[in-house]
Amino acid sequence: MVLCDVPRPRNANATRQAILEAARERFCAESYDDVGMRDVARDVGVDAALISRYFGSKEDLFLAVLDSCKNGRDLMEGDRADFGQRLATEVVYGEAARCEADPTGEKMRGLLILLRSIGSTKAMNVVQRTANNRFFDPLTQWIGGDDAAVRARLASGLIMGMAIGRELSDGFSALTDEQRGRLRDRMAKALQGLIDG
Amino acid sequence: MVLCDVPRPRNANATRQAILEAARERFCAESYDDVGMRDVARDVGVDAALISRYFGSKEDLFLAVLDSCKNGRDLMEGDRADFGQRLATEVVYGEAARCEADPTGEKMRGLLILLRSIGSTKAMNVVQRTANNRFFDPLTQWIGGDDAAVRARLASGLIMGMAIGRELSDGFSALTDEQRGRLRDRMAKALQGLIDG
DNA sequence: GACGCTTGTCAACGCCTGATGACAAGGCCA
DNA sequence: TGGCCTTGTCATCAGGCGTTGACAAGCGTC
Repeated sequence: MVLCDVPRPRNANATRQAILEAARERFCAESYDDVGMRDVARDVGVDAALISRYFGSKEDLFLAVLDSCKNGRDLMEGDRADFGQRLATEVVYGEAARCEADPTGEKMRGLLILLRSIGSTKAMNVVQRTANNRFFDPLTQWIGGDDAAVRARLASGLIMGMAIGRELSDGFSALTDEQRGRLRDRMAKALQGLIDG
Repeated sequence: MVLCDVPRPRNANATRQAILEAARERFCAESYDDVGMRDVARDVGVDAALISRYFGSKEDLFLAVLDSCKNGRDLMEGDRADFGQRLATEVVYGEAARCEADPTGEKMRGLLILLRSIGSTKAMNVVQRTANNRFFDPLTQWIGGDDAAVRARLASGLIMGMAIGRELSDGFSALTDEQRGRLRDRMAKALQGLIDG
């Protein structure tokens, strides 16, 4: 997002990292198809051809971004007893809640990228191959107890679905503040119930 | 999907309808961006230029498809006491369950299209403008009772999220039959709880 | 049977995308 | 200072996209 007018110092590692971060932001905010190599390059202040050289193809770049996210693991950091409340707040209030629970919004990035990739067949092929290892399995393990796999699916399903609901309806703008509050509370309770068994 | 070798009889209304149906199938199965006008045209056995003439732009075609679906209304047909079970079966078992609850899979089409459209910015613009009227409001009204709007969001969120979970993990293939059964039951119970208040 | 409107086809346009290979410029070492 | 590897740029390619306007074929009507 930030263009530097001073020439970038020649440092392959640093620019590679900068490309990776810019791509991660893009893939969080837009769908796989909507993200162009030229867009990412412009964000970094670099030529698009460099990305191809460093990462190979666009799919490879996408995979590298997925690897650079902690994905599911982000969600499990923090107090277990707060899980429902934390996630529900993040999902229902989104950007607005960043300042308290998740200042950088980093925790949700892996999830957001998964969401955005639903659209594109190419991205889905990449994601499907690794969704279990990357996301469901660690969550299942973290949840533990009876039927952990099933509860993990339900919890992540609820999270993803509500995130989509927010997207579809422009941040639940049709709801009043009070309704949004109750939405958060109900969702938190449901999530916490799934975590606790 | 079906190509006719006999020449299509000259009938504007019929071909228009055929285009609409082919497009609906495509938009259900693939993302907005992945669906090409030439693909739809090929399905119908017609030239792509004809679609432009009949529907204007691709966005207009997409909107026409959305209008041709009953969207949220599909979900509410049938016994209210079975809602949870019906939807959970459809979402968890997908195609496999078509024969009993929803032979043609028609009920889920509107929802599927919403899911697929998440990816594309253009499709989202179309969807966002009408998601409330088209989907959340009727569901809210049908649910009724205290906090209907909030419960409607939670229910649709759970449905959409689990549908995505199925996509991401290739039909819950990592779960055993038994686990899938429990997943269905838990989801059904949660949904029914939201419907009943 | 020729006209004219409707229905459908065809070739092409302009645009954008990801990717490639030749080239320029920085920075290290002898 | 001159050579040389690394880092980055530039022009360009092939391919796909949605869309357009000119043309062909069907079909009812005078």
